Amino acid sequence: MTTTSAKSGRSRTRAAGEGGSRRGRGSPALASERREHLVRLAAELFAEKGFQATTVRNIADEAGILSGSLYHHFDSKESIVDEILSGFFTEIMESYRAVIDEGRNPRDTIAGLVRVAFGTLEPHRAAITVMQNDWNYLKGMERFAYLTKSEDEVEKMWVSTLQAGQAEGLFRPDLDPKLTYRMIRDTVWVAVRWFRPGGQLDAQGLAEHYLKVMFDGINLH
Amino acid sequence: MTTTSAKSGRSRTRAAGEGGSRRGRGSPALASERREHLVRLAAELFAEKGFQATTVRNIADEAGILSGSLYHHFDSKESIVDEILSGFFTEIMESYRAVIDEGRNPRDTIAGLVRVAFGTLEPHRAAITVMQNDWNYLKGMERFAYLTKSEDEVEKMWVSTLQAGQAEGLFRPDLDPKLTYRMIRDTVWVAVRWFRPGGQLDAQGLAEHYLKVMFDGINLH
DNA sequence: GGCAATACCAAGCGCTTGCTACATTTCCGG
DNA sequence: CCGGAAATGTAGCAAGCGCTTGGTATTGCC
Repeated sequence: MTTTSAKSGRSRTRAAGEGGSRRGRGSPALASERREHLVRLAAELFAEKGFQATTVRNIADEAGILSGSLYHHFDSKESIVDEILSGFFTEIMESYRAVIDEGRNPRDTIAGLVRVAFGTLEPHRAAITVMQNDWNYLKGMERFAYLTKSEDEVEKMWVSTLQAGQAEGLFRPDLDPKLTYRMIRDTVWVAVRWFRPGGQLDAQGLAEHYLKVMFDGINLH
Repeated sequence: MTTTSAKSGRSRTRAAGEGGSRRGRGSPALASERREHLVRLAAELFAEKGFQATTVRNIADEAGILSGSLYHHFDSKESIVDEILSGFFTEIMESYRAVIDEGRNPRDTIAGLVRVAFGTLEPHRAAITVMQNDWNYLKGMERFAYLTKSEDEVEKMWVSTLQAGQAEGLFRPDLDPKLTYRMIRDTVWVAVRWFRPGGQLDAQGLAEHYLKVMFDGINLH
């Protein structure tokens, strides 16, 4: 019964070339390539149906293997989503720091951060979706403590930049920096829900649209 | 085993007065009161852990009954979340229409819609959280087709108002109305993640802060 | 006091879940 | 062409899932 469904879903991805045939131990770099492929498959499913609603059998089916075989590559289902999220966080933290380290004026820095964030929308669509939808569930586990930790660090970057901008007379003084940061952050990430790479507007176009509204509002001055 | 855990979690809420003792058929208004109480309990759990991660045993535990007893009040777990969401949507659609029907200028109408949305944040916190986190999962079921339907209607209200504002020269003409609507909508709803009723800023204060940024931007003019 | 309705318990069914233990196949370096 | 690591298959376990069935208190009404 289970075997039937597994076999029917088989070789969906295997068929698509990719140098697909099995190999032994040789070429250790390529061995982890298979692993990364599985992570990407899982990420898509997690994003589509949610982490908890996605079963290891779903993932295995998509990869054209049986669920048990997944555990040759991963310790657990959690370790898969861990790899997805930690990868994303590592990259975006680095990009954020690079923008900060340019040491430009607060307005340009904020614009840079916004562009970076929108820039991750396409390459990390699945990871961001998982982060958005399953944050509450994941943040409760010690394993994912780094989520809250990283978020705190990011918040400090934004808030201090916003405050510097207020001090320099660039931004309105009657805004709560923390509140403003949250508004910006949420607006950027939440776009992942309706953003589709092939649409009329690409991620950078979206960023520019948002920067206009954020800096000057929707009013005609 | 299951019995043990169920009993240990018992009477958590029952103890808190509420005229708790069982009653026969009399007072039909109060009978549905019990039901509504269960719905609220479930809503809190759904919001906290997600719809799928919340088990019927969780809900029953919180109510101080056994999981099977829930099915005296509800057809299924789905029908519970249905009641939560349909209630919320009915109310907000009504409020939205009331604002539109006031027939004020686009700027005031947009402001009114924003205030309505923020106003639901407190009374419908759980429902909005569920809508945000489990939208993808729920929208796929025919039972919840009204979610997408209502969203379409809401989008039309906002977009047409934004377009009218552009036509009257109130809003900047170089904005995509649909995109702008989505930004506003998401920014409002996503606030439910960090908004806590007891905080320094209440929902209306939040609305005013957001209106400032949205209309005039964060730049100092 | 009996009746019907309500609200619940007790028990468990059929199925799915994440994961495991062991066997088998594939493939490359020597 | 063979030894061995890597990758997958086979089979299934224990736990948990949503939900059902049948029985039992408790209550208001006639």
